[in-house]
Amino acid sequence: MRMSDGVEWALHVASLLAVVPPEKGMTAAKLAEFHGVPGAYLAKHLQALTRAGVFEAVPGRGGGYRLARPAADVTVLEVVEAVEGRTRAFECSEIRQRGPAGGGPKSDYRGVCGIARVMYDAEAAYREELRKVTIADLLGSFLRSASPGAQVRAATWMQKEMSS
Amino acid sequence: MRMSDGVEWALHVASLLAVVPPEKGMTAAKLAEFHGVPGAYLAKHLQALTRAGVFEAVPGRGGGYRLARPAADVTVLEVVEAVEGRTRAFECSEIRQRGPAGGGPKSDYRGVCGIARVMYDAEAAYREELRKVTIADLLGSFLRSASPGAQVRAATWMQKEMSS
DNA sequence: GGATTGCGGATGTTGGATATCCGGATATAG
DNA sequence: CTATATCCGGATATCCAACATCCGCAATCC
Repeated sequence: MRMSDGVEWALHVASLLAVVPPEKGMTAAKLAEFHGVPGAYLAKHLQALTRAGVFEAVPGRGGGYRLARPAADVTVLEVVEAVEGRTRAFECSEIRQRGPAGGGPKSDYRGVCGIARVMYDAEAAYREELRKVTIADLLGSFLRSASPGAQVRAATWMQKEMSS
Repeated sequence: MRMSDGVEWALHVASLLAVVPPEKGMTAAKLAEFHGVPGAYLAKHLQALTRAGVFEAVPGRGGGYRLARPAADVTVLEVVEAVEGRTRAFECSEIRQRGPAGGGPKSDYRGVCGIARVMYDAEAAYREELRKVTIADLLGSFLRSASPGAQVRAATWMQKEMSS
């Protein structure tokens, strides 16, 4: 069970956009360059995040991407679901209806299978954890824990690349 | 992010083994037939569960699989991890060290990335939920919620197939 | 010794994730 | 109005892990 790399990219991008002046935004190419990831593929995820209402895209010259809402109002869960989709990791295939002991009338299997119930509950707990954290929290964590050197390098790059 | 079907199979198998007399066990072929799943592939998962100490395998004529411990002492988490492995769904690729703002001295990136921290915590919550539930609980859930018809069909099949 | 069963390696198959490209639409600058 | 920069979405190619099967070997019981 492996999560798409796009989730990691998207969370880093969202954290970065939280410190970009909203009226300027940042192009997909710049975002990819800053994080050292393939631009063409990152663009796909950015489009998905835009469709999900997490980012806003500004077309045309001088355009780019920006957060659709204040960073404190965007949860990590939203970003994860926008990239990964909202399908469940565990999918019940109704094994209980198969085999020699299955095959009874449909009414025999009305409620959710007990095994599926447990797995669904665990996934709900997972999502609940991600719902508690916002992009603003991620940014705060970075500002608190990142070394001064790294913060200066990031600020310098943005100064230089976003002057126009 | 999709979980292997083997997890669902394994949980159903474990629940079934919880009601099989331990001194008899059940062969891989019978377990596959009962659940209507491909036998050769189920066998692979059974072997993994045996290596993980969840099941016990009895070779030779009259052999088969049985629970290695009482059903109340086996957690759902153990079964899931035996089949899925213990790798994390989210793997941090240290994006923060890439790109123009990365590349500083290694000491700049000592602690865990804040984004990875959040994802790891969510996975911990997920596993914690699965650790709370035992195979005995799954069996209890089945006995409480399954229709009488389905329970009779299962008992009848086992009576017939395990007479030897 | 023969039959049954689990064990594990080798192998083939398939589906999804990864990655790229290109034509079209849109908005801004001059 | 034209040129440029940018996002959008479909089509495509590639790659890898999950899925699935098979076969020879080892262990056990009758």
